[in-house]
Amino acid sequence: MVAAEKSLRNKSEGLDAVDQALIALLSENARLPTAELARSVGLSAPSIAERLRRLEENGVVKGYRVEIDPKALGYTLTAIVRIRPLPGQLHAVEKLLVESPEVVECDKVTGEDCYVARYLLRSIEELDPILERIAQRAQTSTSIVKTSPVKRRLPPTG
Amino acid sequence: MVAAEKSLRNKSEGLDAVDQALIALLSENARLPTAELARSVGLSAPSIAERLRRLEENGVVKGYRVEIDPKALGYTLTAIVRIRPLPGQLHAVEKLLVESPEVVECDKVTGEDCYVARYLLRSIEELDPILERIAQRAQTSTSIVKTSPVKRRLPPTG
DNA sequence: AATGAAAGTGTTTATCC
DNA sequence: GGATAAACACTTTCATT
Repeated sequence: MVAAEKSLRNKSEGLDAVDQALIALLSENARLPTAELARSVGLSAPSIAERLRRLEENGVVKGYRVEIDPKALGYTLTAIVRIRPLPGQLHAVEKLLVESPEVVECDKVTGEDCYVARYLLRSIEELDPILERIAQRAQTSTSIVKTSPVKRRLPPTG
Repeated sequence: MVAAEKSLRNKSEGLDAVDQALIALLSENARLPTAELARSVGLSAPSIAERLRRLEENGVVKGYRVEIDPKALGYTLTAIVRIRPLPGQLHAVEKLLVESPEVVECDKVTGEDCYVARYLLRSIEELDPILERIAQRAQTSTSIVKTSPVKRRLPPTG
């Protein structure tokens, strides 16, 4: 069975209660030992190791990431910039976004604004030079993040 | 020394090369054993354990998360919705967003659009009922994500 | 799919530099 | 901050159900 079919099977059947519990636990702390996960859900360590292996193989689990606090690195400001490239500038704009390390996320979307980019900045003074640079190739519309009522969270696993 | 001062000290001094390497490794695979991290950077396991403990205590490392592929759970579509609450509806709108499990991220921003929310959907048919619900309390502007030229990545740690 | 047991690793703590 | 060593804990493999 190829990966696509396995993934499809998961979509229709969904995850069982144990897999959902494992994902919930790993979403809190992805470094929890398999042995501790096993105790939490009442199964043996080898069976949990095998379940994790399958979740990874299926593509449900894409990996395990460290979460860094941007503030602790001096990035005190987040900006969401909508970007509408000028005629003929689409590829140059995308290249600029991809190559800017302060862009931590960028989606290409439908509608008049072609890109939505999330910037991390150390101060408000950094914003203007960044926008000036883009202005050569695109129109922009910038919003500063004041708070985040919903921080990155998982979609329902059920 | 309180946490805020420690964090401040980090901001000015930055992270040393070993801490940067550890973060880079854990960003690829947050479940790597301390012993393997130690071998990668050429230090002993206890010294790496101590460094991780300090990075966590400083607030640089906020935690370790499992990354789930929404597609594998049937969420085939991502929408970015900008939301401008009607007069007097701000709190009700925010409550609606926070309590909607399909909203996986939401920022409150400056400008005319008060909120920017990221929705995961199983199909395009799910979009209209969601927007109809919000329409009672806010004006919305919706973009469908076609591709993501920059997937979530860390800011520069240097 | 899951288990228990055993062998191989990894983690933690204490002590020293 | 970092190293080593010993005690303890975890992971992996395999035979079994």
